[in-house]
Amino acid sequence: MTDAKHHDNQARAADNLISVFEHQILDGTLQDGEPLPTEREIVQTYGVSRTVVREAVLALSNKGLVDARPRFRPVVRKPGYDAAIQAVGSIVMRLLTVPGGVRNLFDLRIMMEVALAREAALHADRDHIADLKSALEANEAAIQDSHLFFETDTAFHGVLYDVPSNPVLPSIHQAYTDWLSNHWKQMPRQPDRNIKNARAHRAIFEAILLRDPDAAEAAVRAHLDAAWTQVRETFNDL
Amino acid sequence: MTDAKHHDNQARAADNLISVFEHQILDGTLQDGEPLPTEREIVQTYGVSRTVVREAVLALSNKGLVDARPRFRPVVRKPGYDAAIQAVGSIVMRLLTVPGGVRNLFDLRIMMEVALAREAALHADRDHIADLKSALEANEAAIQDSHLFFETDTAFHGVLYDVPSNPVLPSIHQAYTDWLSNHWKQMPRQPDRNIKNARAHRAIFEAILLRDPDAAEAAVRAHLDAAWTQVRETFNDL
DNA sequence: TTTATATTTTTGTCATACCAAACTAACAGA
DNA sequence: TCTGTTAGTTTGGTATGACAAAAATATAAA
Repeated sequence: MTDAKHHDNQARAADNLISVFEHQILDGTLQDGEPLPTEREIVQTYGVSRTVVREAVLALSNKGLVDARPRFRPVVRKPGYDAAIQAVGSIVMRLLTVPGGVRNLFDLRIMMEVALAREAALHADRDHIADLKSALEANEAAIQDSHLFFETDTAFHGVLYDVPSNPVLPSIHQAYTDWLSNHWKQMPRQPDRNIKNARAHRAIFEAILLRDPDAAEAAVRAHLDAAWTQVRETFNDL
Repeated sequence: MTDAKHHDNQARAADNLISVFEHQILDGTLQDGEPLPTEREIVQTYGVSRTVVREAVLALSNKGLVDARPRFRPVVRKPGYDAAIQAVGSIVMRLLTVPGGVRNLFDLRIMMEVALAREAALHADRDHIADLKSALEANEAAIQDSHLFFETDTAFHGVLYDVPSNPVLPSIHQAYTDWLSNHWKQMPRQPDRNIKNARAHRAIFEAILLRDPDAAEAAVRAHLDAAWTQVRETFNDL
């Protein structure tokens, strides 16, 4: 899915260097956490100019394969779900700026959490249900404290992302939570909403307890539809 | 969710230039399809070196904000779902290389298509059902032609991604289709599987016709579980 | 008007240089 | 011996200038 497929690009010197390091990282020649050679070393090893080296390193950084802080040696970062989702983050952020972007992405979240709730209702084991229960109780105990409520709220939802034991899902939830906490300070603070949300969480939990996927779906939909009005108020200008 | 949050980076000159163009693209100062100024123009306008300009342009390209073919002027590409998903593509590709990555992502696809099938069973309108019907018939008519079958197969699934009229979904399907077609030549070619798959498609279609989400879900799961064996045979080394 | 050719821009790459930040090693004191 | 300081070295970020090759443009020819 690289650009090279869509345009009839001819390979640049930088592209070769990029793929060299890409392979070295993937096949373990360059271990995770290890720094890349210095730019001048690479220049000598591969017989290219520093310009090309710099371009390649930057590309690797943008691809999320290395962690490049200014003035520091780039550090190899093995592809992992967290790293990948994080690299995706800035792109998704931009989607929020297109007309209706927030709504579309929120709908995607609804679709996902509905599926997760159904899944949980059908297949959650004792441990998951115990986690869900404690997360719910922590959330209910935090209704007075807006900040704590926010944290326990996302934690409750996070349990749902853990049920299918697919490591991609927690990463997605983490990314969403990160984004939400960035904008949380702008969101209206209303304790009565906390009460409503906590009730919604309990409804979801009980539907899962009863192993009733349809009820779980309905509860999640009701909960997130209500949450949407909060989100819309915050992003009404989009 | 930029790296700047995780490390105590201090801004580089290039970063400033990047954000300048980022803003200009987002607020429409630089229109979609319009080429960026020439490098030397940017040098004069912003008083930076060409090194910095190149670095910034490359970063914008990696972010998917401009379409940069070698030796051509970079062209502004408004953030759209297609561009975003495409930019995400290389990252997702890497996830396929981690142990179990293929399985985890395929599970994600199952979760998504199950949700889409349920959605279609509940809310597909006449047009969608007509599209689905013609896609199904085209698929059934192509059982003998492996290549055509592949195309009509993905087209049938694509209709499901169109039902919720959320523009993110078709982009996701497009990205998946692109990836799949890249590896399609390696996949075993078995006409009897075409028959099975066509039957599975019909089962999905009929469940949607009957507005039976549970049956639709079951049909999709059966279909994709079978498809998984095909995928696994192709990527057994992962 | 269209086509072919010549001219000018522009990009990709290289080489070199400088500064400031990061790194390293020598050193002094506890 | 260990620790903290300091001076010297290395390295990344940026600037500048140069050149070949490809692209864009202008010009000439049909």
